Amino acid sequence: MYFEIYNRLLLEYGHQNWWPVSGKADTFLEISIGAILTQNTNWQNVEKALNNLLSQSALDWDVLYKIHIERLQSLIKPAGFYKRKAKTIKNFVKTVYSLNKDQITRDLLLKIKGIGKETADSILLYGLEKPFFVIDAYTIRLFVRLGLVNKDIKYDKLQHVFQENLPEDVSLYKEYHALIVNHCKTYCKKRPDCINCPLESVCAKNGII
DNA sequence: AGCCAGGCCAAGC
DNA sequence: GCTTGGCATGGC
Repeated sequence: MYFEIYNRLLLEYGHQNWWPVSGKADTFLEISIGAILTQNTNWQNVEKALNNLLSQSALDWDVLYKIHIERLQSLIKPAGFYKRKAKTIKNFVKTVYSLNKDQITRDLLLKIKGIGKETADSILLYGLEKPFFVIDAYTIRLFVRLGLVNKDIKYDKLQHVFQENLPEDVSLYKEYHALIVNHCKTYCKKRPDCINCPLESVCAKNGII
């Protein structure tokens, strides 16, 4: 069922080619900073913040390592929660700066204050090409409505369900998460538009009526 | 003009 | 352990 849903979404929306990056900065850094900035935040606002950093040549390990926290705050302000996120970015850069990529584990990322499971897994999957399935609010909403999981399911449990029911494939994990986000923005919104939904025939419509 | 967006943490039961 | 409140901007 999990693979079938993937196939249906892929047929409907095509390849998403995530994670979006500018190509003007270190890709791993840009993905990581984007993952922090997008916590509970619209991607459009994240792009403004990333563009501020890029235009000041601040999307850079050395610059971020040395930048004053007040300046970092002002550059990322459009992304919201900017004081907290500025601290998180500083924590992240200080911790990861001098490490080789193969030293960056999930446990290491989760010890960084301000980085939780979704952010860690996004960095691991999209930034480091490691097979960690990303769970977010969209994923839970969609799969609860489909009737496949309980609404109080825990992050690690749901991640395990996905990883047990899919081949371990980084490209598949990347694409599937991106498709879920697209689908939840298009049809399975907070107030869902079920008309013409490509998953209608396999949906239990839990919580809709 | 309110509601929402690709969470996380600290505090209080 | 689980629930709740705070964090903040900008688009629709």
